[in-house]
Amino acid sequence: MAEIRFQTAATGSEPCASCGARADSVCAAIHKDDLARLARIAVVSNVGAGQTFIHEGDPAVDFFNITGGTARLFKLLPDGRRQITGFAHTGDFLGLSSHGAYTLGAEAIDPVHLCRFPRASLRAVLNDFPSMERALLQHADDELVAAQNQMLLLGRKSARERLASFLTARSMARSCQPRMTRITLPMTRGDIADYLGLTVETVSRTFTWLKAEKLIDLPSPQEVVILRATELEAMACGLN
Amino acid sequence: MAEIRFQTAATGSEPCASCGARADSVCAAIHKDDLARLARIAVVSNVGAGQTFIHEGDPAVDFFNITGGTARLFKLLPDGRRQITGFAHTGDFLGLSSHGAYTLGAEAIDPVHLCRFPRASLRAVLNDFPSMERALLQHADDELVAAQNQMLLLGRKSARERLASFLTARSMARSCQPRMTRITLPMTRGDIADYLGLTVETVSRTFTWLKAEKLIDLPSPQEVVILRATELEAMACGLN
DNA sequence: CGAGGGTTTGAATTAGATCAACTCTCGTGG
DNA sequence: CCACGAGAGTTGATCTAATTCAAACCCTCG
Repeated sequence: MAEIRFQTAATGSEPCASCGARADSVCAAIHKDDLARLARIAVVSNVGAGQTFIHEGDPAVDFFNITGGTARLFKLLPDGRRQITGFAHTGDFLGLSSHGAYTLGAEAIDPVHLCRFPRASLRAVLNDFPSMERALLQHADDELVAAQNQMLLLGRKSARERLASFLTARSMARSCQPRMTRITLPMTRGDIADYLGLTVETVSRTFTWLKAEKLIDLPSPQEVVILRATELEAMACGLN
Repeated sequence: MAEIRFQTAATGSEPCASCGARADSVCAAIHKDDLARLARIAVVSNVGAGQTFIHEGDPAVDFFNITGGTARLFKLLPDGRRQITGFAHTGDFLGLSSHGAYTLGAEAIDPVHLCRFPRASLRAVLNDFPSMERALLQHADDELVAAQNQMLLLGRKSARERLASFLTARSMARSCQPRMTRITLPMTRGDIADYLGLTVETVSRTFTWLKAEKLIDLPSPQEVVILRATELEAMACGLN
């Protein structure tokens, strides 16, 4: 297991105030003037591509706020079968767990930047700033909605519908309106398969099928150009 | 569409204080002396078996707290395919939704008792009682963990493993330790199928298979006796 | 240039779906 | 009291979407 470099946020002058990810994250709920309070407990870390930084089942000591990069969140069965429950991006908050142990593993797909908050310390901050607790509830709620959509996908959609759903969701820009027509996939086919409840082969075949149908183009395996967004979206919810 | 009977909780003397479901629900976060405040905004309703009381996509006007009975929560695809995302029991809190519209439908399986809270009013209560907001966060968090387990089930488990998981989960008593050896299933095979991402036929076949293997007994279709909890649990997580 | 991921493609296999009876229970009404 | 019908459940035969097994095919990088 390799090293993870980190430093206390306090070493910077105004780490939270100058954090590029603040607007996207639950930290936005805290007023500028109070950010020092948050910065005091934050520990900035960098995680190299491929590194696991949360181990499912380990005692949950920290909360994490992703400030850059992409991580895969997953659960494993004893025999190694893997289900990716989601991909975490800038602004995502990890480490909510029911009873003291992490319920998910997390690995960096590309180099990930994150803030750690010791649970107890963050608890104290939340007591002082109910607005942040509210932001957390909102965040948990959004994740819950996403999870429910994913259950519908996993339980009831065909392979084509799953991939169409995935690409459509990816094409919706994270926080602004314009729908992306060209998207980049930082994760591998294997990750997509484990996210959509399929095999690598089926994902690959379905990609080539979508391409053959001229719904998408694939300049490279990681680059997808959506040629017919409307049809793709229709397919995502089972129409046709 | 049939009638749903309701009455303001305020008509009773101390509706929230005397509520049998309080200990199991987020309302437990509010101190006895402050319950009147909560009771003032609560509306008690009864929903007959089979009634839909939340329509997916409708504007989200109320929060709901289940005080008795069982409801199915589900999402639909345009062509009618259904995914049940969970079953709601006494103490469950419904109506969290991201952007003003219900993201799930809800139907009573047996007669359901519930409390409605207008969103705006509850928002005000939450401002006064941060402990309740915390309870809500905890509740959302628990649901999230359950949803992640269900994603693992739907994406990666076989039919046998799914049913074993379902029965094992059901055998864990809702709030106390003792594992039930005899469980009652208020929902139909169709509901179980739509919850586990299978068809009615497969669910039925798998039940008879589990019975043939002497892991369970089926005195009646709704009554399940777990004969070998350990093996069933092992099967639930893919061992053997 | 060769090795090792990641990806694609092909052929064979299978778990679960689909289609089709048939059974069981229970409630209604003659 | 029994015939009837409807909904739920079970069982069997067949079919198929996706998996599994097996080869290539790319790249990138040392």
